[in-house]
Amino acid sequence: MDARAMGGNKIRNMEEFAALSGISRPTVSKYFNDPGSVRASTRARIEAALEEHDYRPNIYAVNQNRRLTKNIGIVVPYLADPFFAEIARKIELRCIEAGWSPILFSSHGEKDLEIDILDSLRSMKPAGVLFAPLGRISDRIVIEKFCRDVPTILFDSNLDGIGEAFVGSDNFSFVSQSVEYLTRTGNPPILFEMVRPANPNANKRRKAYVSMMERLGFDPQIFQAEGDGWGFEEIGYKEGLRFLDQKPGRTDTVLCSNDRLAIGFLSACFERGIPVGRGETCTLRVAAHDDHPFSRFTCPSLTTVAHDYDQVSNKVIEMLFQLIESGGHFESRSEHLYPAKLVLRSSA
Amino acid sequence: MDARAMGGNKIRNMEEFAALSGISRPTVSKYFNDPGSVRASTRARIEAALEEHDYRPNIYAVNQNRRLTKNIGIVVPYLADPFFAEIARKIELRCIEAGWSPILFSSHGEKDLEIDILDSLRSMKPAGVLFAPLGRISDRIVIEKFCRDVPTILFDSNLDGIGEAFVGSDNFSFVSQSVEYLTRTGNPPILFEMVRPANPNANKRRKAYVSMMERLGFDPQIFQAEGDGWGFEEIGYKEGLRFLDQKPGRTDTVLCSNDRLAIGFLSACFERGIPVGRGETCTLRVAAHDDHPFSRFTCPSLTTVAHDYDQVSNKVIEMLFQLIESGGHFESRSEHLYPAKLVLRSSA
DNA sequence: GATAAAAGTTTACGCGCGTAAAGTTTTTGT
DNA sequence: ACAAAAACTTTACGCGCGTAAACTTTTATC
Repeated sequence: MDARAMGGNKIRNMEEFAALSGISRPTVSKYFNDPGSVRASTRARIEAALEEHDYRPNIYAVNQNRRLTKNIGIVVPYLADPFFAEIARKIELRCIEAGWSPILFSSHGEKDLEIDILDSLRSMKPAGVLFAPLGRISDRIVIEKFCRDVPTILFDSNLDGIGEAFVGSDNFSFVSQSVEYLTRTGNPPILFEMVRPANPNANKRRKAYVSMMERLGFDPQIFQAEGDGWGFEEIGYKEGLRFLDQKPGRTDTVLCSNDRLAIGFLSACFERGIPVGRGETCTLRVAAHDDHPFSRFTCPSLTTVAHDYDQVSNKVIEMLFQLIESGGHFESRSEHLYPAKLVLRSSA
Repeated sequence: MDARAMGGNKIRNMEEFAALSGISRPTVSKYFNDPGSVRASTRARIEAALEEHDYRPNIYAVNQNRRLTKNIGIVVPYLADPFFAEIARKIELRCIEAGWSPILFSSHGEKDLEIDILDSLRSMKPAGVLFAPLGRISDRIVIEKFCRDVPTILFDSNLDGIGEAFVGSDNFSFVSQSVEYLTRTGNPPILFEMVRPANPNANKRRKAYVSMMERLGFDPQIFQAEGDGWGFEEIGYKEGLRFLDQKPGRTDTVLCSNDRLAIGFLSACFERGIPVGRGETCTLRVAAHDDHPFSRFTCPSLTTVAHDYDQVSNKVIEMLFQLIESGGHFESRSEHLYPAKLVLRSSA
């Protein structure tokens, strides 16, 4: 019995497979581009042949001849941040469900890498790109140029006027809820944030904090944590210790700009033996924003304001598919901001 | 001034670019495959032209004509787990440094997705693949077949005899150190693990625990947490509460199979008001394995046994490059296990 | 400065597939 | 049952690049 007689023989190309299936190559090609575009009977014959011989079209040859591929680029600033890992996971699964090939990239917090990624993404001829930029350190010129060439939807952090659309959470919604809750149930909070936040959302949150506090008739107070990079927990911890030791201004209610800072901050509180929470015996309340996947498991569990992960990822996907159907360009750029939801836990 | 006179004009293919650079296409092709393979003077001319016209070879045409591409596949079982995010980050950066194109995949904990990934990876003609399987639920037949076709190195979790090599941490080293430390400085621990662990490492750790305890003359005790999937913190928390309430056997020293379970477990302890640590006032000690990126920030900070991330990722990369140079096949399959390091923090 | 070696040029073919054009067969509607 | 429409077959070309072969030019060696 020679190899050709067995099921596992290797097929070189579509020509050979077409011969085996008894259908002409152009029709087989048509089938692979859209199985519904061929007659049910021929489709059955092709799929029968497919069962036995497990052939797949050469993706490189296919993509060479398409103007656009079936690829979807997904770029996040830092994948080791569980927040991005989680949102990337949702988006990726959605793309797969819809028959696209998501390709995931992480800028790893580095500007040059972000540029490289866009560069190689451009030559990949993706049908669309979902892009969460690094933010402050991003090269706007490069990104702008990229977005002119490749159908791109920004998410998480916005760059004014760049990309076909933006989808993200409404930072004002986060802060207004946290500040309102904290003041209503206790004292107005001091804001704990980084001096040089990597993400533009942090700046928006600071502004929202200030305006919210002023609106409520309180004096905004901000503690700026030193440190750079994406090791937010570490910064929250170290600067949290500094904060606790020097006790600047009001110190019984702290609002961290994001959960990762809060995770570090809570760790510092624990180490200093400061009871955190809303109980009678507690001397400090801590809240934050994002609803990081691990915030349920801090000690005490973190009161925070949650992204509407599902809404955001749904909308991102919806806008992407819409963009692809529109031929890669929208009439006008739209921004979609989703309100956040207060999540009451034990820390405040 | 027409478009051709400007710097930003688009170049269709290598033919056009070669004409602009004044070098023949075959030589330009040679340059892109290995810049060092052409004379310095011609290289300079090509790179000068490259500065002005920013041309890049069509990756699909390139890859179609290569037997193997410059792609490196990286597959992890669950990218939203910071452990894998972190190791993937290291590996990815190494590949980029060395001039390869890493492509990252996450099986998202799903067997079918793992199979799909291997399937599309196969048709990508990667030079090599670094693969951390799901483990228990993986389809061994499919993986075995894949590894016969594509040069693959397994990491993190081993499948006997599959792949060209395995690189990972030595589970016995983890457990022997934790058990030894806990017994030496206090009482022998009870093991807290999942009933149906997703990862084969968990099984090895259980065996190591039992044999280590017996060697030391103690009675092994195991608490098996109910629950499936990759939400380990949640399982650690819920079953931690159950554990604390029913107090099975010795309960003053708990060794969690991994840090993520411990994060949940510590959260449960906090909620029950149980002081954890090695201090006089503490009634419970908790330790675990992995040195998860967040274990420094638990309350109390988690005493654990750390993977040697650097050693493992270095070795994985080293083996991969070696494999590629060897033409995708090793004489014999080797397994490289790295010892872990005890990290003393506050929880035990 | 002669000569061999190295590098570059020209020409040509092949990779695997998308897709157009012209002709043939099958299906659909009445 | 017949005409029109739809689907399929055959033939052919193009995509952008790798690469081999034969030839020419530049560089290294003594």
